[in-house]
Amino acid sequence: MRAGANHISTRISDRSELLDSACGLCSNENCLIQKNIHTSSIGKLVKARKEIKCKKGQQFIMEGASVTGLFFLLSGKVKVLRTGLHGKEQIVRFASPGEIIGHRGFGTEETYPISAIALVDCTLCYFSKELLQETLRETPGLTYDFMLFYANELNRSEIRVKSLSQMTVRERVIDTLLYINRKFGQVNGYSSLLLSRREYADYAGTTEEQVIRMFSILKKEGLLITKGKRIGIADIALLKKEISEHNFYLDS
Amino acid sequence: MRAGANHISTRISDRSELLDSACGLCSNENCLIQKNIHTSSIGKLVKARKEIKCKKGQQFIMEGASVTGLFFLLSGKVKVLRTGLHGKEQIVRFASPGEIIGHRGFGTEETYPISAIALVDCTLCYFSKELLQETLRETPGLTYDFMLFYANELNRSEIRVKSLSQMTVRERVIDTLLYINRKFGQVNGYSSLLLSRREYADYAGTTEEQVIRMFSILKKEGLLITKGKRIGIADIALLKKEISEHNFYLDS
DNA sequence: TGTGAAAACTGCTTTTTCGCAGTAAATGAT
DNA sequence: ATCATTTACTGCGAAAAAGCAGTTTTCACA
Repeated sequence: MRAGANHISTRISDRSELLDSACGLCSNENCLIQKNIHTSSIGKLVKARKEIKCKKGQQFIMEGASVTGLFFLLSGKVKVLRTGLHGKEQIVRFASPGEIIGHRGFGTEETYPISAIALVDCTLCYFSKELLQETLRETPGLTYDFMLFYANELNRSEIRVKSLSQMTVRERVIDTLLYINRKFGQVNGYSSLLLSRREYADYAGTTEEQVIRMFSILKKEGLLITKGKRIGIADIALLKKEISEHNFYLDS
Repeated sequence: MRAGANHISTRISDRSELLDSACGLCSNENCLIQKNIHTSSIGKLVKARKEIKCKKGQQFIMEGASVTGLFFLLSGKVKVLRTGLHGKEQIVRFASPGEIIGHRGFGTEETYPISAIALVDCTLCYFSKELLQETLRETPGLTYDFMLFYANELNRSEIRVKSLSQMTVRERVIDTLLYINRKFGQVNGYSSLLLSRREYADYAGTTEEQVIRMFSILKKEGLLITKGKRIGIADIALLKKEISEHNFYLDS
């Protein structure tokens, strides 16, 4: 009797501990871990969670390094990139708070196919690969959520295949501008994320000069505002219209 | 006693039935269903499996149609394509026996983002979406395998992003030739899969003329052999060498 | 607030890719 | 085997994209 009661109370206390833990209190609403926090098997994972601070410019995932774990971005902004052909750098995507980073390293691969660099000071949530895999095997709901997540990422990636292979430079640059805007928004009429023209090019799949030329054309057309490095979209609706026929926005 | 024995014998008979069923006897070694066939919760799914015959040229998945289920290709060859920009057709990939088709329709999407067309007479294995989802929720091992599958597909897709956005037309055409060769092989020195120049172009992300021009150049260089529609790679090693710096072949 | 390095910009040339138009060849059905 | 239709091929001009070189502007840091 005593032991039983004790046992039950321990479990209740465990659960409330979990809910009070960093993950339970976390404001990241998209977090797959938090979504499944009521599953008992997830406790070990949550307790082993590590929080990592990252300074602006710091690289926390290195392409080619062996996969150690998975990150969630709690605060800050991150660029995910890979070494392209002929040594060119390719920006795979940008990440804003709530997003998973490093999941490309899971699957069968043993090394990360990408690098991740903090664009501003960041806070990251880290889970080790071993523990996560162990938890996944014991937590079907979590695994299912991860499966859906990957399926969506796949669709996203294939939309990008289409964009990069069939859009003109003008369209790709506009697409990039809208993407950055969707993801990070504007403050006082300018993008809240300061990127170099080179970075725009590395995402759009073109050259720095081409981006500069296009910005300058869009400026003349009254669609864009520039002030030094700062970029502001003057007429979002009009920009969207130009490529709306192509894109059903799957990525936010 | 009697009931118990009966029960047990029924279960054993169920299991052996399963192993003797189409899935148990299936020669598709990569099949995620078969891999998990020893899990009891998978029986319902296996029993509801349907085999579908498809004539050459027949379309069995239509882009935009609501997702009804998942296919496995048992025999034959399939092209998976989507409507690209400006009405252009884009071939996402080709499928050979053993491969999953239609998985892009899972995830959050409710409609297939792609079409699938049989390039030769095909035999398909079909599982309904509802039943598969139900089974996934009850079968962690299967879900985990699907998750890994999606993760690998994601990596594959992103390698393609890189190829299409950074390779020259020549490189993309060579890449396509090698891809088709890896996937379908050659018979008597010619590719076992007969594709039009247009189809090569739709996969390589360029135009028909460009493909023709490139074939003609490669022919002059002694790398390729053509005889009407038929294409044969004369020197695989040399072709590979030209793009080996770029590609770690993730897709077979 | 000045200053040097980095980034942004522009005009020009070259290269690459595309698209059209017309011809030749191959394929499939009768 | 023949014919009609589709597909493959080629040359040429146009357009798009890239690369180069030199100038101006911006920004971070002293």
